[in-house]
Amino acid sequence: MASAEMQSQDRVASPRLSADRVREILIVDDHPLMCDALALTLKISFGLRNVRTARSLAAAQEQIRNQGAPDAVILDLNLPDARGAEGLVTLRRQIPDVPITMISADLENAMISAAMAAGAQGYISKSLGREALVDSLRRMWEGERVTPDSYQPEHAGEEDAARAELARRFATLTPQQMKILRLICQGKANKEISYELSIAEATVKTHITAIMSKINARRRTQAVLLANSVRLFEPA
Amino acid sequence: MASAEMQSQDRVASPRLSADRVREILIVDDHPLMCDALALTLKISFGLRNVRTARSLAAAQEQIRNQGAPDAVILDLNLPDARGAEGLVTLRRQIPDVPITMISADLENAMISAAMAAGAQGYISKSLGREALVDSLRRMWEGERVTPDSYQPEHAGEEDAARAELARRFATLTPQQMKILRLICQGKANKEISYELSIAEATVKTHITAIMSKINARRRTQAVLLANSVRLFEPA
DNA sequence: TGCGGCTACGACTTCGGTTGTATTGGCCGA
DNA sequence: TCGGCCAATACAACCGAAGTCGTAGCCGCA
Repeated sequence: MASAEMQSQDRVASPRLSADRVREILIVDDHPLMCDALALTLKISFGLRNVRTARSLAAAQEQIRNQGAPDAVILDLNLPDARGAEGLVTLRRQIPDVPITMISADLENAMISAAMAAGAQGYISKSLGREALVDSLRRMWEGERVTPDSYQPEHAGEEDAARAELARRFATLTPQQMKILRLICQGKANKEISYELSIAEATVKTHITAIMSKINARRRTQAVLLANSVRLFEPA
Repeated sequence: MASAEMQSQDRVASPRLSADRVREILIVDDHPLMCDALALTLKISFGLRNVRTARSLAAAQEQIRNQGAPDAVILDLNLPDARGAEGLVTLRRQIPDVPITMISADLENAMISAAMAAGAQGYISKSLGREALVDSLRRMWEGERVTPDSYQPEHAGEEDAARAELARRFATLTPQQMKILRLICQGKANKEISYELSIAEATVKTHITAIMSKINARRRTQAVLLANSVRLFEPA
């Protein structure tokens, strides 16, 4: 676990933003414990007195209507009433000028780029330590767009693309090959498969070789894992 | 959001257990903020002085070796070095008589039943409020097995009994066997495994034979499927 | 008629799994 | 404290299963 787990993205000139001007913040998270922990950390580290919290997107919106806009928002990515980037988009419509930091346990590349594309000021992991967290927030409130170290913007969607490519490869399997793969994914041996399909074991092996070459696997266990990764055959 | 989100499962007679006897607990979670929040809550609500924390399964194990066993454990389901039920199984080997509470944001039915089958004292959601959390823990420490309201063990008929039995079998795996099984479930060949663990391929094979005899599998692909069926190792 | 994809088979090589055995370290009772 | 014992780990030799390669029949189509 590194101490400063954040990388600088780009330092935009944002005259309106400054960590000093952040006096009141709003935390939107449905985990009460996490809310408390965040609030406490912020109070101590930034000397903030006004830390507001909300348990849902709807509650946050109403609170902003009633009590006015905060100087910054920390928004959980997985709220009961707004999973994903939806909550971010909604909130930004209401308070376009307030920096919104996304927070989540999820470090998937696709998720981060979606959030950043939707206008988040930054994205921090729930597994960050106190110091790194505080540092990241400070930088965000000074106008920097901050993403986790692990985030590779250029590879965004790459794993998704790989998944799609994999699915395409599975689509090239012939009917017989598909039958055989299904049986493989049930843990059957070649001999059993040959019996069920009434063909020679040698033939089964040939098909398996073809299958594995198509989906780029070397061992049959890998074939099983790949098939499961695209949910080729759903549970028995 | 209900206030008391827990349901009673069954009140087992457990003379050794009593909430009063819980004086020292260990929290295993890789989210520092969550750790703090939990620790603080417990200190306040139970008047506990000794709340130990660990950031990973390995750290927890070492701490237990060095400082002895705590009276109770709260274990995150998604640790960097042990996703899924694996961590629970491993810890229970080390401290079989200490009640272990699983905690996770994930409320999937299958996940919960996997954890309970693997011998957890209870399962609580990270989105629980303080009161409900404290109440649930107290009941667990008195011997009750507590699961979230949303959990429906109903389709936990025979199929779940089989699952529980399976989980118990996985729990008998030795550390080395567990390592090897994890690598098998990543699609690795025996030779690769032997290299990674710096042992002879022959040894790997011996362990595999032992593993398969314990979980009642004949082929390694079946071992992978069985491990996945109890969510022993969660996806990377 | 010839070409390419699907299916089928056998011979050969490599890998996976079984069995038998040795070594170590912890635990328990004499 | 010392054997004795068991569990865990380690290795090699053997054999059956898995996977590779070369080949062939059978379509449908140009």
